[in-house]
Amino acid sequence: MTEELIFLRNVPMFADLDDTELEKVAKLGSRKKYKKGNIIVLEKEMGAALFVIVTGKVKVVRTDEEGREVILSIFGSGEFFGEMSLLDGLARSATVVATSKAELFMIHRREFLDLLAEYPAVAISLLAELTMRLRKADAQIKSLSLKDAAGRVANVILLLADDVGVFKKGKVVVEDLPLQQDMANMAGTSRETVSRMIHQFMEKGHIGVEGNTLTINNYEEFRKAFL
Amino acid sequence: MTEELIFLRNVPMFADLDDTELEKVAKLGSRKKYKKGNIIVLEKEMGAALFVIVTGKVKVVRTDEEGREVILSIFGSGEFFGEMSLLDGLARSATVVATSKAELFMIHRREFLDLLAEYPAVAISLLAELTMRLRKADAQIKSLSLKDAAGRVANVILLLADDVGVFKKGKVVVEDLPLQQDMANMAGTSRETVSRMIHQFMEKGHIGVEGNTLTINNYEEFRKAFL
DNA sequence: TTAATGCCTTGACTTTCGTCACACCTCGGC
DNA sequence: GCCGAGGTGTGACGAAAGTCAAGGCATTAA
Repeated sequence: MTEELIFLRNVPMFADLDDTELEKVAKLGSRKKYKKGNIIVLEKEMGAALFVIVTGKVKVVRTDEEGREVILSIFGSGEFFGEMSLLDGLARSATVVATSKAELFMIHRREFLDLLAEYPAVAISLLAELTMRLRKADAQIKSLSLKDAAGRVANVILLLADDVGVFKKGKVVVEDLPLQQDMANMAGTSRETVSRMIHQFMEKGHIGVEGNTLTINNYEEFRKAFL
Repeated sequence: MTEELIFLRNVPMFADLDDTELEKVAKLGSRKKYKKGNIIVLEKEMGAALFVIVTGKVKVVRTDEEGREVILSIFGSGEFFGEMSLLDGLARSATVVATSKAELFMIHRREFLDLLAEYPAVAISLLAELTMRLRKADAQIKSLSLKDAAGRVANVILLLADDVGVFKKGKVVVEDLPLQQDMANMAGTSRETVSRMIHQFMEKGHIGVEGNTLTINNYEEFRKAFL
């Protein structure tokens, strides 16, 4: 149980709770493990739980009739998902898939809503997080509407940099680069175009790629060139 | 003051407050008038207020360096905007312009945050509203990523129908159709393409247009054909 | 009334990018 | 070590849609 406490303490959403309160939260939820590729949440189903990622990564996707998919977000440890259905009672609007082995902490609907009512600080964190997601979504809409393929791929690379990149005097190193197909689904373009754009960026000296590690040589310059 | 009460009572965000509480809210805010085309909020500025629309319409836009714009949302009476900057303290992420004469009720940052802390019901409404906006944004991202021009324009028409359309046995009438340029900025396409698509939909018998009133002949069929 | 402005329509041309096809490379399992 | 699967690189081609250009219609301004 003390292990759960340490985990919960580092989840931004619960940052304002003290240990006694966190103990209560720990008791409300339970853990579940998923293998790479497992579906955690299925679109159109009714939502019954909020998920907080303990370890691993997940992608949130929407799929059309022909099976093409868009990746709406990628979440890693400490982040949560599944709150929307709980908040408005509507069906899940997207599917969530584990992109690596993952362990999740889940809280059921009823308990989560009680939590919100009991601890306004949690509601406020939640508001802040939703706001941030909305900002990201708006930026994404802008990119998809106004940028060409190069700009959209650059945008994805910069998002990855902001999210998981290691900054080091102007350079940014992104390890564990997603598959090109996934980057394409984030950028709203095709796999081939992602490949071509990445090579184009390399030729121009903006980035370097070794294995699945990508380095942006000059973050500011790259950003300015494409955003 | 009683007039303000009647207005506030019909704002969904304050639906759970009783009259005494609404009186307090009324005292916290003030009204301001804007002419068509006036800028209400400017991107990059710091946000100092939340706006609730009393009468009129506004569009929320983001613009790129070359002056091309994306319309992120269109809001009408009873709806609010400007909350994001207040919640996370970051600069405004979009510009808001009056698309008609408009009167707004505004509450300053401090007062609004106090309101949230004092009335959790308001925070909950706000969570529900942000959730809905996030769902819409996700749907928009899906449409921009996966649909061709026809599908994206159809999507905009359906959004307008859901928003301001009058349903009548299968048909939906949308009056006060936005300019084609604005529809293009919502659909992430060009003005000319919007024109062409609308004519294409008319030829196929999906819709009819007279002046700036558009009629969808069979809502379900139209939706099925393009979404 | 005429001029001017703003919005929509339509055609022609051009560019971008998605699709298809296929080669190549790496890695894990047998 | 070999095979197969999954992932990536690259050329050729065509379709979709952006851009440019010109004209029309309607409302407002002079």
